[in-house]
Amino acid sequence: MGDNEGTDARTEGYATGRATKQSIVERAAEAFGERGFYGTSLRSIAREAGVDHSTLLHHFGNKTALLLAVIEWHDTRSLPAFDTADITPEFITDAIVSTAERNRSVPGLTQLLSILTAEAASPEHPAREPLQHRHELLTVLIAWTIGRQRTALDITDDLMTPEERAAFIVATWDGLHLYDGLHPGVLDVPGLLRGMLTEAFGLDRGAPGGS
Amino acid sequence: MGDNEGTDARTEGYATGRATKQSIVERAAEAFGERGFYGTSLRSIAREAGVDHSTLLHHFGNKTALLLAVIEWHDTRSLPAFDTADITPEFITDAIVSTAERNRSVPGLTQLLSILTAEAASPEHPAREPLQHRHELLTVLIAWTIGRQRTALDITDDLMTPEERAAFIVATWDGLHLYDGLHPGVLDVPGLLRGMLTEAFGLDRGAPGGS
DNA sequence: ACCAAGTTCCACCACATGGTGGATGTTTGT
DNA sequence: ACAAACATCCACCATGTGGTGGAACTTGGT
Repeated sequence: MGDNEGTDARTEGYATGRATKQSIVERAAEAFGERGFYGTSLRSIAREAGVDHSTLLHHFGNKTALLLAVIEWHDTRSLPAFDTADITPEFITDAIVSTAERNRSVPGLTQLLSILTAEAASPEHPAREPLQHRHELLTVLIAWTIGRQRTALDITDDLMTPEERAAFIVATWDGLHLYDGLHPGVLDVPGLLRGMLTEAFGLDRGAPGGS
Repeated sequence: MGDNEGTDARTEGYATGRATKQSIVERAAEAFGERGFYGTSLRSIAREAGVDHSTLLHHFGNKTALLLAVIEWHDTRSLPAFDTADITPEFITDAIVSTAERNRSVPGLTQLLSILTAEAASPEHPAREPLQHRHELLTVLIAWTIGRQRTALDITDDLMTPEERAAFIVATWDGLHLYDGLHPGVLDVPGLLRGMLTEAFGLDRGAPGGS
């Protein structure tokens, strides 16, 4: 069974191996999301994935590599590839809001980033650099859009530069997720995000969106 | 040496014991703040406090009790006792801002709450209830103040009720701390907090403060 | 000086941890 | 059918874990 599996993608290993590898990543995301990186054991992840913990190590080498694989997987699925031409304020807003909406059905994954972000304040944390990078990417993207909208719509903001405002938005974004973990459903996270971005982008001013 | 130690406070145990107990709490706060509750071992805390780990257990009984002691200690030092009559918008603003300022010199402690808050999204986390309580206390306090200011200054806000706005502020507060851990010094956390509270309380409208 | 209360450390326990090495079975192209 | 690449598990290791029990020492009041 299965006669076209070896050629439909540039692959590594066999199909069975890739499947368990994927399964491990998903269970690891849940587990890290519940008890953090340090608090999660490889054995517990392996158990939930239905394999021996040495099988897990066979695929990922060590615990840190597994963490990095989880983060990468999370990002590729929550921040789909985009063209630089696509970057309109509406696009970014929708992307962030719909991510937040989808996250409601997979709380563990969201929590993963919260815990990791908090843990990664320690300089030695293996995920520190990737997470900083992730934040910077988002910040630059948002800041650039804010700057463009400000010149296009003649918006002035004496309090914060676009970069500061973008960083503030990212911080608030994480804060909302954090809060939602402790008090599920109290805040309308997607709605608040939309409101904040709409205001920052000046989208409530009868504005042009794209070029 | 030391002849008036037994009577200056309602005490438990001897002075030496209380001293080491205090030392343990402080080291534990740092350690939990760096690697979370699950990621920190009692032995590592004890080592940093210069005692055997069984001494630590003698004082606190178990790991969870130590965590709770740390949180309690943190709160009593960051939220000093206040009289309900003291609750003016300016007082709350100053209290929060000065806490944020002081936190800059003790990053580990701030990080402690970030990690714990993130970890406590899991229902079984021992610190979940205390942290929820902590949040609720702050939210109620802020919401009540917002509500009072709204009626006093005739402020209208169709987007959020005082409770929602207060929750949003608390979430942002935590988010700023989280962000500051990953990107130290990028954001002016105390300044942003002051700005946010000033706006929420309508303090920039030439307003009355107390009664 | 006395002694109960309290403090501290040492030795130990059962168990979990991340990681290694090798043996056995499975996939895959040929 | 075959063999190389791969996948999986089992047994094992050194080390770390939270927690217990008890012996030796301090402290503080009388």
